[in-house]
Amino acid sequence: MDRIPEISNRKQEILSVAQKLISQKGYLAASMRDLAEALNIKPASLYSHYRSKDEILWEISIRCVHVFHSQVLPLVEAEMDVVEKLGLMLRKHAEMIIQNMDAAAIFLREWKHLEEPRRGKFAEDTFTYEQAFADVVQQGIDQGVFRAVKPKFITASMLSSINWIHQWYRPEGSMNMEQIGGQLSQFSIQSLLKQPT
Amino acid sequence: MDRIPEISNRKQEILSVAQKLISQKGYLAASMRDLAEALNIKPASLYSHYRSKDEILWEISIRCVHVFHSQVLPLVEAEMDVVEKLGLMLRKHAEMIIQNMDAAAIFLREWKHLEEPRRGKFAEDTFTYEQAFADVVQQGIDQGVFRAVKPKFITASMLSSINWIHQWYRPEGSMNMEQIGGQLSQFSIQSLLKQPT
DNA sequence: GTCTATAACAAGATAGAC
DNA sequence: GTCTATCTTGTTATAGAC
Repeated sequence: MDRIPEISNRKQEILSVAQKLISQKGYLAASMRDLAEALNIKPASLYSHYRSKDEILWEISIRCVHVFHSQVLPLVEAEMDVVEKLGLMLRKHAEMIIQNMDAAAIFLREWKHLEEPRRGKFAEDTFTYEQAFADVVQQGIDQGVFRAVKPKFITASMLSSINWIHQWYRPEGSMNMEQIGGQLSQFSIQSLLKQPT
Repeated sequence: MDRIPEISNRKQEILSVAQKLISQKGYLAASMRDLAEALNIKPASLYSHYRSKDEILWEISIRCVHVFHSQVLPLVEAEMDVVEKLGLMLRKHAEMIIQNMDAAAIFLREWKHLEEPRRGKFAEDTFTYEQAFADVVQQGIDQGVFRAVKPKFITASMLSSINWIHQWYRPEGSMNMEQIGGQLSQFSIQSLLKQPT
């Protein structure tokens, strides 16, 4: 994952507004004109800060990757029961989505509009992230507490069922963050366990 | 679900080519010019067959809905063990995705680019489809074989983990259709069962 | 750093000849 | 039913004044 260099407040503000816009309308439908208007400047002024629309998406993308990686990946090395650890990681992942809906939209969906070679670079980060979960699943299999599954396959499946949150979650809904994260992670763990509880 | 009226071979051919194009490039990126070129005609000629790009997406969408509904919904009424029934429906859903990747892309993703009121109409069909699965989950809860979960919530979660197939599946992969459908449906059923096997 | 002006192009769609 | 030609609009991006 790339280090994220410091940038001016103005550039930060542009990225912040752009992130919201892209997550709401989708990258292709969110135009530079839309972005300029939301910032109360003319479209041409944007190019004093960023070379292209793709560069803006890229700057946003690496920040969204960082949000998820920094919160979840450190847990892999934690010394704790493997079942608890995987549950914690899955809950954390779910909570990150709920608490950062705009970032989640980029992290899970809009990054696919990046042009090469940036798209490929991002895909590597996604791979790293999923691999972290798969590693813990593998630990559980090795310890004999998880069934003998294909870690990568089952991991992606678990994450998909959680990622789907960002397609429907609204703060005013009947379930709160803890309930959603708890249920979905429990649902996944349950299907992995050799000796169900 | 709408009945699908018979149309000319030419219109069928246009829809077929458009479906492939839209599933590959995405609706917004697939232009009428692209479509015309793939059909070896001029863009203007398309408008002798369909009034707009939205109408083409709509005609494709209702056909893709029909593919899934016709194969899966009849199973709801089948007289069989509820665990077997849900497993069969989930496997069937997975197999439909694998066997109809282009249709799945429309059914799961591209329909969101429909303009109102067609988009709303499609959303109703999606609701009906998911409700069918939720009804079977509810049957299982009533019979005491499934844990007490929120049927709609858990159903959408299960389907999401299966729908994710269409984001990664390639025919040349190491798992065949039966293995994928079997594993994913078993994974879901396992987490629902009160008495795991 | 923001502006005006505009280039260069691609999009969906229509008019009317054949 | 397909064509040529064109309209209208929207897109990313640049040049150069201030």
